[in-house]
Amino acid sequence: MEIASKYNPKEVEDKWYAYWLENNYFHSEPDEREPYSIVIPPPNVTGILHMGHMLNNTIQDILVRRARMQGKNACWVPGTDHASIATEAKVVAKLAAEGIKKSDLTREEFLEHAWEWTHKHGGIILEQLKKLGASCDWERTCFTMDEKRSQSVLKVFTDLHNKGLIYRGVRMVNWDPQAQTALSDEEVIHKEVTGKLYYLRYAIAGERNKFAVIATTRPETIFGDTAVCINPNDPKTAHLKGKKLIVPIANREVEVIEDDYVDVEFGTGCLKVTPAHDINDYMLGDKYNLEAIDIFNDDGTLNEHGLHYQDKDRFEVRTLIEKELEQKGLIDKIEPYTNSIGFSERTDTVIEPKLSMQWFLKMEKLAKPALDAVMNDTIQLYPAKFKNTYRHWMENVKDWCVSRQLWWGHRIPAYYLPEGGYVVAETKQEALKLAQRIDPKLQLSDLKQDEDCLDTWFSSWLWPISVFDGINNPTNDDIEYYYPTNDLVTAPEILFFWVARMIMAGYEYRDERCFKNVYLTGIVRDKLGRKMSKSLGNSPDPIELIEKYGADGVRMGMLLTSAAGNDLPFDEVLCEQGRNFNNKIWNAFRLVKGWEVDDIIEQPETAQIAMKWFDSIVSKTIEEIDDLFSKYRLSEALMLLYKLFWDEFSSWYLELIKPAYQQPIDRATYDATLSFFDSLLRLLHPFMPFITEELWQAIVPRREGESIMISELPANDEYDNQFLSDFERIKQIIAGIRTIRLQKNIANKETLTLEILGKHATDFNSAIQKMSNLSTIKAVNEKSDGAASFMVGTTEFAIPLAETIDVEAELKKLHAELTYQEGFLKSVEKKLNNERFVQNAKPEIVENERNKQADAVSKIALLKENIVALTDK
RNA sequence: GGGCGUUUAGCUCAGCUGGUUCAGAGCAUCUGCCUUACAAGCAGAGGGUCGGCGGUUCGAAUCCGUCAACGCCCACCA
Repeated sequence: MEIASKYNPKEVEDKWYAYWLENNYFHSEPDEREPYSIVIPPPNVTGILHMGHMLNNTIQDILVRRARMQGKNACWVPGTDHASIATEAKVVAKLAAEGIKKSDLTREEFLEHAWEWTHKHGGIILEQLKKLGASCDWERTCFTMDEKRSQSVLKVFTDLHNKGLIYRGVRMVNWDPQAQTALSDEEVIHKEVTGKLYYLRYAIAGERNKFAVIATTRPETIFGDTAVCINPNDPKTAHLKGKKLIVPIANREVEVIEDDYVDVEFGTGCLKVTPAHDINDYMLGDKYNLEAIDIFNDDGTLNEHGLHYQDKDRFEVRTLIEKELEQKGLIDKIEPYTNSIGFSERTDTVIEPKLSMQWFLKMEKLAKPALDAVMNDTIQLYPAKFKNTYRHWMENVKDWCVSRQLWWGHRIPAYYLPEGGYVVAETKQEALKLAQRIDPKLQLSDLKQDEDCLDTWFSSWLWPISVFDGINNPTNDDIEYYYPTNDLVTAPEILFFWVARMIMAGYEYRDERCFKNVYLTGIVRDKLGRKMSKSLGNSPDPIELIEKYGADGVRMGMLLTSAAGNDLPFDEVLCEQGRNFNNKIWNAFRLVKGWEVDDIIEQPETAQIAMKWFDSIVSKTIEEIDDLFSKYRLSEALMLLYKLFWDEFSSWYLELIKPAYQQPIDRATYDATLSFFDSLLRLLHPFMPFITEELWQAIVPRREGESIMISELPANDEYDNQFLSDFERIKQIIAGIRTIRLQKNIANKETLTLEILGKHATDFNSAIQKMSNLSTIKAVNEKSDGAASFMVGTTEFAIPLAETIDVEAELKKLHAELTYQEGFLKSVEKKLNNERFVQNAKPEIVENERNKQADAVSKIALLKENIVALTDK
């Protein structure tokens, strides 16, 4: 049968994925085997696959497939995240396009639209993961807003509340006056804006025509001033201590307070304090118990505190008030000033800091065990450099604001009572019971549930537990078996948002780490080093790449340059390299399958050597790969396999055993080769699942239901290191002969003679002979006239040539080599003549220098002989 | 501004506690090959004063100091 000379991934990938699914190989149930579990970092339910996912999930799949082949009971739990902010924004935008305003809908109506959207766009990403070969246990697919996960969230919120860790508090939020919603810090874009710095005159109470000058960029906020702050150590403003100032226009008296927060160098050293409209001022207000006067309506116009500016927009007021102040002589000066201002990502309007009541989770107690676990390596981060960042964050952890002013998400299970106060419970019925303890007359209809939702991370921080239903049902078989999970693969950007909080939840709810190892991937960047993003349009579509290069090719491309924690400068060339490797494997298969086997013929010596050598090098490589995996250096492990297959197997082993054209191969060699091929495919399978399955199925007949993905990963064996290094010498000899062929323009078909000078004959003559097409190899005392020579170690090899050699060129070469060796010897001797070196260095190092010296001396002698011999001609 | 990290071949990166194999790998480049597995290939070759300066040491890519460039996270001065 004719096999195509190029591997065609399209023909095989869907077939094998379906086969794996049919045989239920991805599914895991607890049993007596050692468990190995990974929970997927849940992608946004309505998202589509991007390069970051591609990288992240490829790594997870490699780890899972490898664990499975090591005989562990591997379980990779997939799922999606409701991503409240992003999804709600998309739904709002979609409705807006249809002319529907969110504010015109009831909560229930809006949620209907949101669910509709979720069902329509949801789960696409999971289908895409299948294209890349992800061996997830699809029967276990979870969603952060499905019933069990939602219940877990409410249960945990209630529990934390009962433990006294949840509280309500005022916080400054980013208010978007156009969208009339609060935004997360991530949705605020800071831009440098050139504005004005106004120096305003505040009259000193009780003192005629005396003013304190205060610099501000926002004169319209003076209506919210409730104090003026100076630095207690500033002589410039010392005269204001204990005084009262009069806010211009508003004509209110405010106190002068003292705090070293004020920068003496900036402006005049006087700071107007507007607790309701500036985050720093808010903190001052908090510290000194100042009143917070909110002067804005939700749409950014001034309210009644703005006096005659009521109902005018904040920017309009800024212009108007400048004029009024000017007229009243209350402006000292105005300077141009550039500062950073937050804009809404969605509406591009200037963010207004706004005070609002939010829910908080106390972090101090939760953070403690989570910090310790990482610092003492109970949980290991790869690369470890993130430990520092982690510690820094955890030691300065702030309480977590868990509420969001959104509808799409888990609604906060807090119920307000008519007479004030609230109760927290998992259900409204439970809440009523609690409420009735306060007031027995209360009815269900008296309870008003909080309008806000919980932060998305408040559900994902439970993920490693909740996917096994360990919150609702803490002693079920799944959670007991799969928890703690083994590895977590995610991006460093969410180390705090997600990873740290999962660790906290793990200790709080299981009293145990939630995973053992955290592999932090890099950010996928384009060739110019820019982060790949939709807005830049510089991100290739992973699915298109898979179409072009095959899933295995793209997986390999992703992995080739992705050391843990390092950014990944992505280039399609890498996928090409991956595809080429697939093709190489494919063609090696074609070669082997094309051989005819003869049971009678004996195994040639070359093949015996090749087998022994390859067996050793496979074992050695496996040992190295195991070590690399233990350090999560996956890309290096893949590179090792790449070289093992391409260089060692294809270029050396197969060439060594390859029978002459149209000649059969002996049984022993053939069987050994198939067995090697089988091992190589299994070693490669975690990295490139499809092609390895395709070839593994074809290399020998398989029974129905067999699969490489559940076969055993080859383990390392004893190997003969001496044999390996001897063989490396042989490779050098062969390379030496090949170089001479190239330099002297001798065709490969022309047979040559090899002369070995001195007694150093080799046990591998047959291999050398075959690989470099020699007729004879002989040990000689003196090489033939006009032979081209080369050295391997301290042995000289020569190839007698028919034509006369270029004496001059040869001499030049020898002299160059001599110069190098003499220089080398000199540097070695310099060390050896240094008494302090001989005294201080470790004995084996000194010994080694002596060996180098001896080697160099003998090489120099040989080179000189050769030079003399040539010169005589 | 605070913290962390990076700088080794044209590109992307390895080089663990200083000393064999220390200057490496893959890709790219160059040269010669359409040699019946593979031109998405084969064989060979070239290429770096390890960011700069200073120090410790018998010895530094490796340890220390300093400067420079770049990157990330956090806080972002009215």
